[in-house]
Amino acid sequence: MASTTSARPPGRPRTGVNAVVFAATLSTVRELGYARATVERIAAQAGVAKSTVYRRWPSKGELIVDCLLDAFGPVPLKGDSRAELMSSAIHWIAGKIGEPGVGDAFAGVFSDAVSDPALREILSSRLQDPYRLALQDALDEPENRVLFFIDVVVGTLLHRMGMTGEPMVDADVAALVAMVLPQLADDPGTAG
Amino acid sequence: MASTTSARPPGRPRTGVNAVVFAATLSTVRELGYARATVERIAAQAGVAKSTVYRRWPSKGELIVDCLLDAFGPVPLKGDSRAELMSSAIHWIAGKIGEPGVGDAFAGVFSDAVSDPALREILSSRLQDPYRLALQDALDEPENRVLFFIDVVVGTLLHRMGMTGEPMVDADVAALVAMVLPQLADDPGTAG
DNA sequence: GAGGTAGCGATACCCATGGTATCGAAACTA
DNA sequence: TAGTTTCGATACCATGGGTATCGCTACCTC
Repeated sequence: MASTTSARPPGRPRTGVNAVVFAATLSTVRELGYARATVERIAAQAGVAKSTVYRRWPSKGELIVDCLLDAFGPVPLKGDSRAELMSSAIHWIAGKIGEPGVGDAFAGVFSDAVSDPALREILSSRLQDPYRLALQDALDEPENRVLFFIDVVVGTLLHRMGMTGEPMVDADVAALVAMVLPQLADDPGTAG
Repeated sequence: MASTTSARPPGRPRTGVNAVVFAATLSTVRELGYARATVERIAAQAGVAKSTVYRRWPSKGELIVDCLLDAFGPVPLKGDSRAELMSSAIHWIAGKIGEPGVGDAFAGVFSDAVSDPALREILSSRLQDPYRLALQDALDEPENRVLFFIDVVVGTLLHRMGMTGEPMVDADVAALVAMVLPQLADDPGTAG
């Protein structure tokens, strides 16, 4: 039994262009901004037909979400204490949002989601929830608390990006960390 | 000489429909969301022609910015200490963003501004700067520090609004205040 | 009251963009 | 070879921001 050969569906198999499309998405967003990064331009940049993009992603929003998931990858949860975990997570997401195209794309979908409940649901369940669950587990904090932290950290980073067009500088990221860390309940042994 | 009667420009004077348009803008955004609140619909809701709207505001973005300025009004800077000032300011903006239509409209323009540098400039100079200057003065904090606070507070509130479609609840606003306040340098006499 | 100016409503229009539909060709399985 | 599905190309539709035009109206000045 060669692995799951027989599981392959009939018909012409898809070519492996997802990675190319993701790269084209980020580079197009970086060059032209979110709104001018049309699906047609992204497809052209990827050397692919517009219809191919729409066959794989039902909307521009879902394309961007998948692209962001690919760009982010899993949270690197390193550190011995909860403070170190939180600190490394904040630096990680700040770095990701600072990568060329990523911040613009993130702010862009987020914006679209404001007036598109379906997209909001996708953004929340596909992008936010996995990280939320990982953080809940790693930090041992309740859901509403982790949601609050995500609002603060991601909201702050996106607001800076949206207002200035530039990612937040290291000094301000450090200030963000310094502000958030004390909000974690003291580690066992530190409190009375 | 009755005041500046002669300063009135020639031609038919504008009718006082600004307030009506602002109200129509918020109610339309509240009912349909930002994207579906088209200029044509807003004009119709206000009982005004689309051309009248575009004669007064050069773009949808500027209409929304003016509408928000009208809805926000000046920051009520009350409180004897800087902590009280900051706390009241946070509660104030949280309340405003929670008003029907206001949060959606805010998140909406903000989104548009991401890929529209001209709108970003308007948003920054017309909406953010006045409040930033007032806060710098009232809190006696440097510009970059106040900008950081604005990123944190407004970013957090908008992120919650954008992700859930609902304004932040009081308990979380209180948590936001509790997180930000310690970031103000201690008042004179409190520190060593 | 006549003439100039500018706001107003209505309407037609242009353009960009998200998204759909169609078609012939290609790639793969059975 | 028959069947299935992808691919590229293209035409197409609907929506919405923004512009332009036109006849009308309100106001000021002479």
